[in-house]
Amino acid sequence: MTRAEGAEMPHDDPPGTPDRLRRRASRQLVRLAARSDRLVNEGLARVDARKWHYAVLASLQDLGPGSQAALSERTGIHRSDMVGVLNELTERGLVERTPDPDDRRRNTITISGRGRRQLRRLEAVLDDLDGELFAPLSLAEREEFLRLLNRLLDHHGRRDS
Amino acid sequence: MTRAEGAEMPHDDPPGTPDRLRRRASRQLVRLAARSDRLVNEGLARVDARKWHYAVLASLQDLGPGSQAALSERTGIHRSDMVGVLNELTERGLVERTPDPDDRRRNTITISGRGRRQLRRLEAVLDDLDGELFAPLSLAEREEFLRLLNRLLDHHGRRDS
DNA sequence: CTTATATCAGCTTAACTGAGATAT
DNA sequence: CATATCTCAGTTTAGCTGATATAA
Repeated sequence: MTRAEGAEMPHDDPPGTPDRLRRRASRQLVRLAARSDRLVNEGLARVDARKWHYAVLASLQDLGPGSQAALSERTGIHRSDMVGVLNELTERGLVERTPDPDDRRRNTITISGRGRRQLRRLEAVLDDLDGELFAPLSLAEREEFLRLLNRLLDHHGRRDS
Repeated sequence: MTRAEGAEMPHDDPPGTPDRLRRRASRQLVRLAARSDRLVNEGLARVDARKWHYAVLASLQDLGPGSQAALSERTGIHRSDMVGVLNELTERGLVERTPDPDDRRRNTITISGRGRRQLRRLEAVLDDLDGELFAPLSLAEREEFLRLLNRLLDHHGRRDS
């Protein structure tokens, strides 16, 4: 009676999906993340930005200027991808890349006035997008969800395992 | 004093990261999902399997045989990727692909005895991996987290928006 | 000589689009 | 002729590895 008899069932995802799949947190996590990612990427594309732009600008605004390696650490963007991100940001006049006189291997990255303005804009866009993504949850539930996410990230976070 | 003075600060992620980034649920969601994905992919690779194998085998076991299009619906695997997944599964003798006599466009996919055995094995592996991923959470918290995930997926799930 | 930084070229993988052959 | 199924070829993107030039 509870068993599937071999019938077909018209389901597209939630209701008819094998319950095991719905109960695999790792699976559902990845699926939701894919949705989230698409939503955010599309939303940011509409204001000519990308996820990484936000991370870099926020890091510069809140923690001050830094080398590319430092920014890489702060934001989690891979060092070899940082180049491209900063190219995009400098093209748009949102940051400045100047050679560090104290250590001539380094560039010092500084946020510009336009960068600050763009950051505020991105903040607003992301607030909207997060609002859309988490629409079905109460404020308390959103906080709880975020709390759990950060507990998990902190546990696994620090460099590898 | 609270302001960053332009100093460097040795942080690698959590403690020194801009708080805005830590409070972006969409961002943290995607970050955790990346960890999860890597963990699961590596774990499954050790038993010569992939995420999709599990989804297809579970779907066949719980809902019975079906066409490739039906499996695509059930599991969320894109129709054009299903071919490759089923190739891998048939190579390993875990499923059988036989032409459907009632509709000769279709193949009927059936799980084999080996497939059932492999599914049990994958279930165990995934239990371990989920255990590792959610180690810092209590059982109640894991349930809560899963509940929230599924609420969100159900809201966004049904075909697009 | 070893290490750190910025840069570049290329790999892998998930998730998709588009097009075709065949059958309904 | 229109539609559904399976298959294949190719795109995009994130997140890497590895290598090089330069400087410390």
